[in-house]
Amino acid sequence: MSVFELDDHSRTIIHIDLDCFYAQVEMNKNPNFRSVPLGIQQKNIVVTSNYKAREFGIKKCMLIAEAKKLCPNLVLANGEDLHDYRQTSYKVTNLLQKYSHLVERLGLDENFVDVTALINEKLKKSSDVEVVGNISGDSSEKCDCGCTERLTMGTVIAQEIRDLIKNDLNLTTCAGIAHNKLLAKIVGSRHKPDQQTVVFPNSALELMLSLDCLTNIPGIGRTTFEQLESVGIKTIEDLQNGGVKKLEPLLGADKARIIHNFSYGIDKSQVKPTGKPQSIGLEDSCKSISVEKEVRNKLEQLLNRLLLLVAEDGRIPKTIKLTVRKFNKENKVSHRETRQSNINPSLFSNQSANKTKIMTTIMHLFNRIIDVKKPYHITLLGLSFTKFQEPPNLKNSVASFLRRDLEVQSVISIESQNGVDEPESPVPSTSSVELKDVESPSPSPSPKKLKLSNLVTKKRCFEDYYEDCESPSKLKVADLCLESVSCPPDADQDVFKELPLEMQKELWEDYKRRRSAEMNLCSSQVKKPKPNTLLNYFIRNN
DNA sequence: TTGGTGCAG
DNA sequence: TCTTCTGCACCAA
Repeated sequence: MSVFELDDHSRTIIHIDLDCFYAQVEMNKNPNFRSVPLGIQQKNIVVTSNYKAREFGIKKCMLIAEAKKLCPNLVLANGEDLHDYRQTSYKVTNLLQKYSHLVERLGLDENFVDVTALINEKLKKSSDVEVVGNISGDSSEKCDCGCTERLTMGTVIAQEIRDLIKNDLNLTTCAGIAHNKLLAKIVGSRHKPDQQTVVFPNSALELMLSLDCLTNIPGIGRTTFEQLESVGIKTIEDLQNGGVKKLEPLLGADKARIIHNFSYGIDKSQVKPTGKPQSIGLEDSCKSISVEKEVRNKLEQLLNRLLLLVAEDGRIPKTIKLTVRKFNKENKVSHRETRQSNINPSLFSNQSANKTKIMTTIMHLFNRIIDVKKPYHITLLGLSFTKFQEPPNLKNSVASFLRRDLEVQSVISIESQNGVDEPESPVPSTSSVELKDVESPSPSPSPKKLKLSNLVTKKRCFEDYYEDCESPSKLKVADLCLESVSCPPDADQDVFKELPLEMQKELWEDYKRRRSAEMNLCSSQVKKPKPNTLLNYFIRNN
Protein backbone atom coordinates (compact mmCIF):
# COMPACT_ATOMS: atom_id res chain seq x y z
CA MET A 1 0.00 0.00 0.00
CA SER A 2 1.40 3.41 -0.93
CA VAL A 3 1.63 6.40 1.35
CA PHE A 4 -0.94 8.06 -0.87
CA GLU A 5 -3.57 5.40 -0.13
CA LEU A 6 -3.09 5.82 3.60
CA ASP A 7 -4.10 9.45 3.35
CA ASP A 8 -7.48 10.49 4.68
CA HIS A 9 -9.67 12.69 2.47
CA SER A 10 -12.63 13.11 4.77
CA ARG A 11 -12.15 16.80 5.57
CA THR A 12 -12.57 19.88 3.41
CA ILE A 13 -10.37 22.84 4.28
CA ILE A 14 -10.50 26.29 2.76
CA HIS A 15 -7.52 28.59 3.09
CA ILE A 16 -8.39 32.25 2.67
CA ASP A 17 -5.61 34.69 1.93
CA LEU A 18 -6.23 38.43 1.64
CA ASP A 19 -4.49 39.96 -1.38
CA CYS A 20 -1.77 42.52 -0.49
CA PHE A 21 -3.60 43.01 2.78
CA TYR A 22 -2.09 46.21 4.22
CA ALA A 23 -2.36 47.88 0.81
CA GLN A 24 -6.04 46.93 0.49
CA VAL A 25 -6.81 48.37 3.91
CA GLU A 26 -5.06 51.63 2.99
CA MET A 27 -6.88 51.77 -0.36
CA ASN A 28 -10.20 51.36 1.42
CA LYS A 29 -9.28 54.17 3.81
CA ASN A 30 -8.20 56.37 0.94
CA PRO A 31 -9.70 55.37 -2.45
CA ASN A 32 -7.29 57.73 -4.24
CA PHE A 33 -4.62 55.11 -3.56
CA ARG A 34 -6.40 52.68 -5.89
CA SER A 35 -5.26 54.43 -9.06
CA VAL A 36 -1.59 54.80 -8.09
CA PRO A 37 1.28 52.47 -7.31
CA LEU A 38 1.13 52.20 -3.51
CA GLY A 39 3.73 50.91 -1.10
CA ILE A 40 3.25 50.32 2.61
CA GLN A 41 6.22 51.65 4.52
CA GLN A 42 7.67 50.49 7.82
CA LYS A 43 10.84 52.40 8.62
CA ASN A 44 12.95 52.26 5.45
CA ILE A 45 11.27 49.19 4.03
CA VAL A 46 8.33 48.62 1.70
CA VAL A 47 6.61 45.72 3.46
CA THR A 48 3.93 45.23 0.84
CA SER A 49 2.47 47.03 -2.15
CA ASN A 50 -0.60 47.08 -4.35
CA TYR A 51 -0.60 45.31 -7.70
CA LYS A 52 -0.03 48.58 -9.59
CA ALA A 53 3.26 48.93 -7.74
CA ARG A 54 4.16 45.30 -8.33
CA GLU A 55 4.04 45.96 -12.08
CA PHE A 56 7.17 48.07 -11.52
CA GLY A 57 8.91 45.17 -9.81
CA ILE A 58 8.31 46.28 -6.23
CA LYS A 59 8.83 43.31 -3.94
CA LYS A 60 8.08 42.52 -0.31
CA CYS A 61 10.61 44.01 2.13
CA MET A 62 12.38 46.11 -0.47
CA LEU A 63 14.32 49.18 0.65
CA ILE A 64 12.49 52.45 0.04
CA ALA A 65 15.37 53.85 -2.00
CA GLU A 66 15.44 50.82 -4.25
CA ALA A 67 11.67 50.87 -4.69
CA LYS A 68 11.72 54.57 -5.58
CA LYS A 69 14.39 53.85 -8.17
CA LEU A 70 12.16 51.25 -9.82
CA CYS A 71 9.06 53.38 -9.51
CA PRO A 72 9.68 57.10 -8.97
CA ASN A 73 5.94 57.77 -8.64
CA LEU A 74 5.48 55.23 -5.88
CA VAL A 75 3.13 56.58 -3.22
CA LEU A 76 3.94 55.51 0.32
CA ALA A 77 1.57 54.97 3.23
CA ASN A 78 3.00 54.43 6.68
CA GLY A 79 2.09 51.01 8.05
CA GLU A 80 4.03 50.94 11.30
CA ASP A 81 0.91 50.99 13.44
CA LEU A 82 -0.94 47.74 12.79
CA HIS A 83 -4.10 48.82 14.59
CA ASP A 84 -6.30 49.25 11.51
CA TYR A 85 -4.97 46.08 9.91
CA ARG A 86 -5.69 44.14 13.07
CA GLN A 87 -9.24 45.46 13.23
CA THR A 88 -9.96 44.58 9.63
CA SER A 89 -8.31 41.21 10.08
CA TYR A 90 -10.67 40.31 12.90
CA LYS A 91 -13.66 41.38 10.83
CA VAL A 92 -12.65 38.85 8.21
CA THR A 93 -12.22 36.08 10.78
CA ASN A 94 -15.59 37.01 12.19
CA LEU A 95 -17.25 36.57 8.79
CA LEU A 96 -15.60 33.19 8.37
CA GLN A 97 -16.97 32.03 11.69
CA LYS A 98 -20.42 32.09 10.11
CA TYR A 99 -19.35 29.08 8.06
CA SER A 100 -17.66 27.02 10.75
CA HIS A 101 -16.51 27.29 14.33
CA LEU A 102 -13.23 25.81 13.14
CA VAL A 103 -11.42 28.93 11.99
CA GLU A 104 -7.70 29.27 12.53
CA ARG A 105 -5.90 32.55 11.99
CA LEU A 106 -2.41 32.64 10.51
CA GLY A 107 -0.97 36.10 10.82
CA LEU A 108 -3.28 38.99 10.02
CA ASP A 109 -4.15 38.07 6.46
CA GLU A 110 -4.72 34.32 6.38
CA ASN A 111 -7.32 31.97 7.79
CA PHE A 112 -8.02 28.26 7.58
CA VAL A 113 -11.66 27.21 7.69
CA ASP A 114 -12.69 23.58 8.16
CA VAL A 115 -16.01 23.43 6.31
CA THR A 116 -16.44 19.65 6.50
CA ALA A 117 -19.62 19.81 8.58
CA LEU A 118 -21.23 22.41 6.33
CA ILE A 119 -20.40 20.43 3.22
CA ASN A 120 -21.84 17.21 4.58
CA GLU A 121 -25.06 19.07 5.29
CA LYS A 122 -25.16 20.63 1.84
CA LEU A 123 -24.43 17.37 0.08
CA LYS A 124 -27.43 15.79 1.78
CA LYS A 125 -29.60 18.26 -0.09
CA SER A 126 -27.82 18.32 -3.41
CA SER A 127 -24.59 17.01 -4.89
CA ASP A 128 -25.28 18.43 -8.31
CA VAL A 129 -22.58 21.10 -8.39
CA GLU A 130 -19.64 21.97 -10.55
CA VAL A 131 -16.20 23.22 -9.64
CA VAL A 132 -15.95 26.98 -9.30
CA GLY A 133 -12.56 28.50 -10.10
CA ASN A 134 -9.24 26.93 -11.01
CA ILE A 135 -8.26 23.29 -10.67
CA SER A 136 -4.68 22.31 -9.92
CA GLY A 137 -3.36 19.53 -12.12
CA ASP A 138 -5.28 16.84 -13.96
CA SER A 139 -8.57 15.96 -12.32
CA SER A 140 -9.70 13.27 -14.76
CA GLU A 141 -8.71 10.42 -12.45
CA LYS A 142 -11.08 10.58 -9.51
CA CYS A 143 -10.94 9.13 -6.04
CA ASP A 144 -14.13 7.27 -5.08
CA CYS A 145 -14.18 8.04 -1.35
CA GLY A 146 -16.52 11.00 -1.89
CA CYS A 147 -13.81 13.64 -1.69
CA THR A 148 -14.44 14.72 -5.27
CA GLU A 149 -17.98 15.77 -4.40
CA ARG A 150 -16.92 17.33 -1.09
CA LEU A 151 -14.12 19.37 -2.61
CA THR A 152 -16.35 20.44 -5.49
CA MET A 153 -18.89 21.68 -2.99
CA GLY A 154 -15.94 23.29 -1.21
CA THR A 155 -15.25 25.45 -4.25
CA VAL A 156 -18.84 26.66 -4.21
CA ILE A 157 -18.57 27.62 -0.55
CA ALA A 158 -15.18 29.23 -1.06
CA GLN A 159 -16.71 31.45 -3.73
CA GLU A 160 -19.57 32.34 -1.38
CA ILE A 161 -17.11 33.25 1.36
CA ARG A 162 -15.01 35.38 -0.96
CA ASP A 163 -18.11 37.15 -2.27
CA LEU A 164 -19.18 37.89 1.28
CA ILE A 165 -15.77 39.34 2.19
CA LYS A 166 -15.81 41.41 -0.99
CA ASN A 167 -19.34 42.71 -0.45
CA ASP A 168 -19.08 43.35 3.28
CA LEU A 169 -15.52 44.61 3.59
CA ASN A 170 -14.49 45.44 0.02
CA LEU A 171 -11.51 43.12 0.19
CA THR A 172 -10.38 40.67 -2.46
CA THR A 173 -9.01 37.30 -1.46
CA CYS A 174 -7.49 34.13 -2.77
CA ALA A 175 -8.73 30.76 -1.65
CA GLY A 176 -7.27 27.29 -1.74
CA ILE A 177 -9.53 24.27 -1.33
CA ALA A 178 -8.15 20.86 -0.37
CA HIS A 179 -8.56 17.97 2.03
CA ASN A 180 -5.85 19.28 4.35
CA LYS A 181 -4.33 22.57 5.50
CA LEU A 182 -1.01 22.13 3.77
CA LEU A 183 -2.49 21.60 0.33
CA ALA A 184 -5.15 24.27 0.80
CA LYS A 185 -2.51 26.84 1.63
CA ILE A 186 -0.16 25.88 -1.18
CA VAL A 187 -2.78 25.56 -3.88
CA GLY A 188 -4.46 28.87 -3.04
CA SER A 189 -1.37 30.78 -4.11
CA ARG A 190 -1.40 29.15 -7.55
CA HIS A 191 -3.70 31.78 -9.03
CA LYS A 192 -3.50 35.35 -7.74
CA PRO A 193 -5.01 37.79 -7.06
CA ASP A 194 -8.75 37.48 -6.44
CA GLN A 195 -9.00 33.85 -7.51
CA GLN A 196 -9.42 30.41 -6.05
CA THR A 197 -7.96 27.00 -6.77
CA VAL A 198 -8.86 23.48 -5.72
CA VAL A 199 -6.59 20.47 -5.62
CA PHE A 200 -8.02 16.95 -5.65
CA PRO A 201 -6.03 14.27 -3.80
CA ASN A 202 -4.87 12.59 -7.00
CA SER A 203 -3.00 15.77 -7.94
CA ALA A 204 -1.52 16.41 -4.50
CA LEU A 205 1.82 14.77 -5.19
CA GLU A 206 2.16 16.62 -8.45
CA LEU A 207 1.46 19.88 -6.65
CA MET A 208 4.12 19.18 -4.03
CA LEU A 209 6.71 18.21 -6.64
CA SER A 210 6.02 21.43 -8.51
CA LEU A 211 7.29 23.55 -5.60
CA ASP A 212 10.51 25.19 -6.67
CA CYS A 213 12.09 25.47 -3.24
CA LEU A 214 11.97 23.52 0.01
CA THR A 215 11.22 26.74 1.88
CA ASN A 216 7.82 26.75 0.16
CA ILE A 217 6.90 24.00 2.61
CA PRO A 218 5.46 25.55 5.79
CA GLY A 219 7.83 24.91 8.67
CA ILE A 220 10.96 24.97 6.54
CA GLY A 221 12.57 28.36 6.96
CA ARG A 222 16.09 29.54 6.33
CA THR A 223 17.74 27.58 9.15
CA THR A 224 15.98 24.30 8.48
CA PHE A 225 16.66 24.71 4.78
CA GLU A 226 20.39 25.11 5.44
CA GLN A 227 20.37 22.13 7.78
CA LEU A 228 18.71 19.98 5.15
CA GLU A 229 21.03 21.27 2.46
CA SER A 230 24.04 20.31 4.57
CA VAL A 231 23.04 16.66 4.38
CA GLY A 232 22.30 16.82 0.67
CA ILE A 233 18.54 17.30 0.86
CA LYS A 234 17.77 20.03 -1.67
CA THR A 235 14.52 19.06 -3.38
CA ILE A 236 11.13 17.67 -2.48
CA GLU A 237 12.19 14.33 -3.97
CA ASP A 238 15.29 14.33 -1.75
CA LEU A 239 13.01 14.92 1.23
CA GLN A 240 10.79 11.99 0.22
CA ASN A 241 13.62 9.61 -0.60
CA GLY A 242 15.80 10.40 2.39
CA GLY A 243 13.19 8.94 4.70
CA VAL A 244 12.27 10.02 8.21
CA LYS A 245 15.37 8.45 9.74
CA LYS A 246 17.66 10.81 7.87
CA LEU A 247 15.64 13.82 9.05
CA GLU A 248 15.32 12.83 12.70
CA PRO A 249 18.84 13.76 13.86
CA LEU A 250 18.41 17.19 12.30
CA LEU A 251 14.85 18.06 13.19
CA GLY A 252 13.82 15.77 16.01
CA ALA A 253 11.34 12.92 15.65
CA ASP A 254 8.14 15.00 15.55
CA LYS A 255 9.20 17.65 13.10
CA ALA A 256 10.94 15.01 10.94
CA ARG A 257 7.72 13.03 10.61
CA ILE A 258 5.63 16.09 9.88
CA ILE A 259 7.98 17.47 7.24
CA HIS A 260 8.38 14.05 5.65
CA ASN A 261 4.62 13.68 5.42
CA PHE A 262 4.40 17.21 4.02
CA SER A 263 6.70 16.23 1.16
CA TYR A 264 3.97 13.82 0.04
CA GLY A 265 1.21 16.37 0.55
CA ILE A 266 0.02 14.63 3.71
CA ASP A 267 -1.00 16.80 6.64
CA LYS A 268 -3.07 15.45 9.50
CA SER A 269 -3.05 18.64 11.56
CA GLN A 270 -6.43 19.99 12.61
CA VAL A 271 -7.80 23.45 12.03
CA LYS A 272 -7.35 24.74 15.55
CA PRO A 273 -9.78 27.54 16.44
CA THR A 274 -7.76 30.60 17.31
CA GLY A 275 -8.53 31.91 20.74
CA LYS A 276 -7.43 35.11 22.32
CA PRO A 277 -3.80 36.11 21.77
CA GLN A 278 -1.39 34.81 24.39
CA SER A 279 0.63 37.97 24.25
CA ILE A 280 -0.01 41.56 23.23
CA GLY A 281 3.08 43.48 22.35
CA LEU A 282 4.59 46.38 20.47
CA GLU A 283 8.09 47.06 19.28
CA ASP A 284 9.88 49.88 17.59
CA SER A 285 13.18 49.68 15.79
CA CYS A 286 15.48 52.66 15.61
CA LYS A 287 18.87 53.69 14.28
CA SER A 288 20.60 53.94 17.62
CA ILE A 289 19.66 54.83 21.14
CA SER A 290 22.47 55.28 23.61
CA VAL A 291 21.03 57.62 26.25
CA GLU A 292 18.83 56.42 29.08
CA LYS A 293 16.43 59.32 28.74
CA GLU A 294 15.75 58.36 25.15
CA VAL A 295 15.17 54.80 26.21
CA ARG A 296 12.66 55.92 28.78
CA ASN A 297 10.90 58.16 26.26
CA LYS A 298 10.58 55.40 23.71
CA LEU A 299 9.37 52.90 26.30
CA GLU A 300 6.81 55.36 27.64
CA GLN A 301 5.41 55.84 24.15
CA LEU A 302 5.23 52.09 23.68
CA LEU A 303 3.58 51.60 27.05
CA ASN A 304 0.93 54.23 26.31
CA ARG A 305 -0.04 52.53 23.07
CA LEU A 306 0.18 49.10 24.63
CA LEU A 307 -2.18 50.03 27.45
CA LEU A 308 -4.78 51.00 24.84
CA LEU A 309 -4.44 47.60 23.19
CA VAL A 310 -4.73 45.78 26.50
CA ALA A 311 -7.78 47.83 27.43
CA GLU A 312 -9.36 46.86 24.11
CA ASP A 313 -8.65 43.22 24.85
CA GLY A 314 -10.29 43.40 28.26
CA ARG A 315 -8.11 40.91 30.08
CA ILE A 316 -5.67 41.78 32.83
CA PRO A 317 -2.02 40.97 32.12
CA LYS A 318 0.12 39.35 34.79
CA THR A 319 3.55 39.59 33.18
CA ILE A 320 5.44 42.23 31.26
CA LYS A 321 8.34 41.49 28.94
CA LEU A 322 10.97 43.86 27.61
CA THR A 323 12.83 43.14 24.39
CA VAL A 324 16.10 44.85 23.49
CA ARG A 325 18.15 44.47 20.35
CA LYS A 326 21.69 45.75 20.74
CA PHE A 327 23.78 46.98 17.87
CA ASN A 328 25.82 44.06 16.62
CA LYS A 329 29.16 44.72 14.93
CA GLU A 330 29.20 41.43 13.08
CA ASN A 331 25.68 42.31 12.00
CA LYS A 332 24.99 38.62 11.59
CA VAL A 333 21.58 37.94 13.02
CA SER A 334 19.09 40.18 14.74
CA HIS A 335 19.88 38.97 18.22
CA ARG A 336 17.35 40.00 20.83
CA GLU A 337 17.43 39.81 24.57
CA THR A 338 14.32 39.70 26.73
CA ARG A 339 13.64 40.04 30.42
CA GLN A 340 10.28 39.55 32.04
CA SER A 341 8.72 40.27 35.36
CA ASN A 342 5.39 39.72 37.03
CA ILE A 343 3.22 42.74 37.59
CA ASN A 344 0.51 43.26 40.13
CA PRO A 345 -2.83 43.04 38.30
CA SER A 346 -4.22 45.69 40.62
CA LEU A 347 -2.09 48.21 38.73
CA PHE A 348 -4.66 47.98 35.96
CA SER A 349 -7.60 49.21 37.97
CA ASN A 350 -6.55 52.85 37.73
CA GLN A 351 -4.65 53.74 34.57
CA SER A 352 -2.89 57.06 35.06
CA ALA A 353 -1.66 56.59 38.58
CA ASN A 354 0.03 53.31 37.82
CA LYS A 355 1.70 54.01 34.54
CA THR A 356 4.56 55.30 36.63
CA LYS A 357 4.79 52.08 38.56
CA ILE A 358 4.75 50.00 35.42
CA MET A 359 7.48 52.23 33.98
CA THR A 360 9.58 51.60 37.06
CA THR A 361 9.28 47.87 36.49
CA ILE A 362 10.17 48.32 32.83
CA MET A 363 13.27 50.36 33.59
CA HIS A 364 14.29 47.75 36.12
CA LEU A 365 14.08 45.13 33.38
CA PHE A 366 16.08 47.42 31.13
CA ASN A 367 18.83 47.65 33.71
CA ARG A 368 19.00 43.88 33.85
CA ILE A 369 19.92 43.84 30.16
CA ILE A 370 21.93 47.02 29.80
CA ASP A 371 24.63 48.37 32.06
CA VAL A 372 23.91 52.08 31.62
CA LYS A 373 27.31 53.03 33.02
CA LYS A 374 28.92 51.57 29.93
CA PRO A 375 28.33 52.79 26.37
CA TYR A 376 25.51 51.03 24.54
CA HIS A 377 23.72 51.16 21.20
CA ILE A 378 20.15 49.93 21.02
CA THR A 379 18.45 49.32 17.69
CA LEU A 380 15.11 48.01 18.92
CA LEU A 381 12.89 48.26 21.97
CA GLY A 382 9.81 46.17 22.52
CA LEU A 383 7.23 45.67 25.25
CA SER A 384 4.69 42.96 25.59
CA PHE A 385 2.16 41.73 28.10
CA THR A 386 1.70 38.00 28.58
CA LYS A 387 -0.11 35.59 30.89
CA PHE A 388 -3.52 37.15 31.03
CA GLN A 389 -5.97 36.81 33.84
CA GLU A 390 -9.55 36.25 32.83
CA PRO A 391 -11.72 38.80 34.55
CA PRO A 392 -13.76 37.40 37.45
CA ASN A 393 -17.25 36.03 36.75
CA LEU A 394 -16.02 34.77 33.43
CA LYS A 395 -14.17 31.73 34.65
CA ASN A 396 -17.08 29.64 33.46
CA SER A 397 -16.00 28.26 30.15
CA VAL A 398 -19.25 28.92 28.32
CA ALA A 399 -19.21 32.51 29.46
CA SER A 400 -15.69 32.78 28.13
CA PHE A 401 -16.87 31.42 24.85
CA LEU A 402 -19.66 33.93 24.63
CA ARG A 403 -17.34 36.70 25.58
CA ARG A 404 -14.91 35.75 22.84
CA ASP A 405 -17.60 36.20 20.23
CA LEU A 406 -18.74 39.46 21.67
CA GLU A 407 -15.24 40.81 21.53
CA VAL A 408 -14.80 39.97 17.91
CA GLN A 409 -18.08 41.72 17.24
CA SER A 410 -17.03 44.74 19.20
CA VAL A 411 -14.37 45.55 16.64
CA ILE A 412 -17.06 45.93 14.04
CA SER A 413 -19.37 47.87 16.28
CA ILE A 414 -16.82 50.45 17.21
CA GLU A 415 -15.81 51.08 13.66
CA SER A 416 -19.24 51.11 12.14
CA GLN A 417 -20.20 53.81 14.57
CA ASN A 418 -17.06 55.85 14.59
CA GLY A 419 -16.54 55.76 10.86
CA VAL A 420 -13.60 53.95 9.38
CA ASP A 421 -11.58 57.04 8.55
CA GLU A 422 -11.61 58.53 11.97
CA PRO A 423 -8.41 58.24 13.93
CA GLU A 424 -8.58 55.92 16.89
CA SER A 425 -9.75 57.63 20.01
CA PRO A 426 -7.97 57.24 23.30
CA VAL A 427 -10.19 54.73 24.97
CA PRO A 428 -9.21 53.58 28.43
CA SER A 429 -11.23 54.83 31.30
CA THR A 430 -11.94 53.58 34.73
CA SER A 431 -14.50 51.02 35.60
CA SER A 432 -16.69 53.06 37.88
CA VAL A 433 -17.37 55.74 35.29
CA GLU A 434 -18.41 53.20 32.73
CA LEU A 435 -20.69 51.41 35.08
CA LYS A 436 -22.37 54.63 36.07
CA ASP A 437 -22.94 55.43 32.44
CA VAL A 438 -24.97 52.40 31.78
CA GLU A 439 -27.18 52.88 34.74
CA SER A 440 -27.86 56.53 33.97
CA PRO A 441 -26.75 57.44 30.47
CA SER A 442 -25.77 61.06 30.01
CA PRO A 443 -28.06 63.01 27.67
CA SER A 444 -25.29 64.52 25.55
CA PRO A 445 -23.34 62.46 23.05
CA SER A 446 -19.98 61.52 24.49
CA PRO A 447 -17.41 58.81 24.01
CA LYS A 448 -18.96 57.03 26.95
CA LYS A 449 -22.39 57.23 25.43
CA LEU A 450 -20.91 55.76 22.30
CA LYS A 451 -19.80 52.76 24.25
CA LEU A 452 -23.27 52.11 25.50
CA SER A 453 -24.54 52.00 21.96
CA ASN A 454 -21.63 49.79 20.99
CA LEU A 455 -22.83 47.41 23.55
CA VAL A 456 -26.30 47.39 22.13
CA THR A 457 -24.81 46.68 18.74
CA LYS A 458 -22.75 43.90 20.21
CA LYS A 459 -25.81 42.35 21.68
CA ARG A 460 -27.67 42.66 18.39
CA CYS A 461 -24.87 40.99 16.43
CA PHE A 462 -24.73 38.31 19.00
CA GLU A 463 -28.44 37.65 18.73
CA ASP A 464 -28.29 37.66 14.96
CA TYR A 465 -25.59 35.11 15.09
CA TYR A 466 -27.45 32.62 17.18
CA GLU A 467 -31.10 33.41 16.88
CA ASP A 468 -31.81 34.86 13.47
CA CYS A 469 -31.96 31.52 11.75
CA GLU A 470 -35.25 31.61 9.90
CA SER A 471 -33.73 32.14 6.47
CA PRO A 472 -32.37 28.90 5.02
CA SER A 473 -30.00 30.83 2.77
CA LYS A 474 -28.33 32.41 5.78
CA LEU A 475 -26.29 29.62 7.15
CA LYS A 476 -25.43 29.78 10.81
CA VAL A 477 -22.91 27.66 12.54
CA ALA A 478 -25.46 26.96 15.22
CA ASP A 479 -27.65 25.27 12.59
CA LEU A 480 -24.98 22.84 11.72
CA CYS A 481 -24.12 22.08 15.24
CA LEU A 482 -27.66 21.22 16.15
CA GLU A 483 -27.81 18.60 13.43
CA SER A 484 -24.50 16.89 13.92
CA VAL A 485 -22.35 15.78 16.79
CA SER A 486 -19.89 18.60 17.22
CA CYS A 487 -17.30 19.16 19.83
CA PRO A 488 -18.49 21.76 22.35
CA PRO A 489 -16.17 24.74 22.11
CA ASP A 490 -15.30 24.51 25.78
CA ALA A 491 -14.24 20.87 25.55
CA ASP A 492 -10.86 19.51 24.60
CA GLN A 493 -11.24 18.51 20.98
CA ASP A 494 -8.64 15.80 21.04
CA VAL A 495 -10.25 14.15 24.03
CA PHE A 496 -13.70 14.60 22.51
CA LYS A 497 -12.70 12.80 19.34
CA GLU A 498 -11.69 9.72 21.31
CA LEU A 499 -15.05 9.44 23.05
CA PRO A 500 -17.74 7.00 21.96
CA LEU A 501 -20.47 8.53 19.79
CA GLU A 502 -23.09 8.31 22.53
CA MET A 503 -20.92 10.22 24.93
CA GLN A 504 -20.18 12.81 22.29
CA LYS A 505 -23.90 13.29 21.75
CA GLU A 506 -24.48 13.63 25.45
CA LEU A 507 -21.76 16.25 25.81
CA TRP A 508 -23.14 18.17 22.88
CA GLU A 509 -26.68 18.11 24.28
CA ASP A 510 -25.35 19.28 27.60
CA TYR A 511 -23.52 22.12 25.93
CA LYS A 512 -26.68 23.15 24.08
CA ARG A 513 -28.62 23.26 27.34
CA ARG A 514 -25.93 25.31 29.04
CA ARG A 515 -25.72 27.63 26.06
CA SER A 516 -29.45 28.12 26.08
CA ALA A 517 -29.42 28.97 29.77
CA GLU A 518 -26.52 31.31 29.25
CA MET A 519 -28.29 33.05 26.40
CA ASN A 520 -31.31 33.81 28.52
CA LEU A 521 -29.10 35.11 31.25
CA CYS A 522 -27.16 37.30 28.89
CA SER A 523 -30.28 38.61 27.23
CA SER A 524 -31.94 39.72 30.42
CA GLN A 525 -28.78 41.38 31.56
CA VAL A 526 -28.61 43.58 28.54
CA LYS A 527 -32.05 44.93 29.12
CA LYS A 528 -31.62 45.36 32.84
CA PRO A 529 -28.03 45.64 33.95
CA LYS A 530 -27.16 44.49 37.45
CA PRO A 531 -23.95 44.73 39.38
CA ASN A 532 -21.42 41.93 39.00
CA THR A 533 -22.97 40.45 35.93
CA LEU A 534 -21.32 39.37 32.73
CA LEU A 535 -22.48 42.54 31.04
CA ASN A 536 -21.23 44.87 33.69
CA TYR A 537 -17.92 43.21 33.65
CA PHE A 538 -17.78 43.94 30.02
CA ILE A 539 -18.40 47.59 30.45
CA ARG A 540 -15.89 47.88 33.22
CA ASN A 541 -13.22 46.43 31.04
CA ASN A 542 -14.08 48.06 27.77
C1' DT B 1 9.44 29.69 34.63
C1' DT B 2 12.71 32.15 31.92
C1' DG B 3 15.02 33.30 27.87
C1' DG B 4 16.45 32.15 23.20
C1' DT B 5 15.50 30.65 18.48
C1' DG B 6 12.90 29.58 14.38
C1' DC B 7 9.08 30.38 11.62
C1' DA B 8 5.17 32.69 9.83
C1' DG B 9 2.81 36.77 7.28
C1' DT C 1 21.64 42.97 2.51
C1' DC C 2 17.71 39.46 6.43
C1' DT C 3 15.19 44.57 6.54
C1' DT C 4 9.53 45.63 9.74
C1' DC C 5 6.07 44.49 13.36
C1' DT C 6 4.20 41.26 15.37
C1' DG C 7 2.80 36.40 17.63
C1' DC C 8 3.27 31.41 18.22
C1' DA C 9 5.74 26.92 19.01
C1' DC C 10 9.43 24.63 20.73
C1' DC C 11 13.70 23.86 23.26
C1' DA C 12 17.10 24.06 27.07
C1' DA C 13 18.33 25.26 31.59
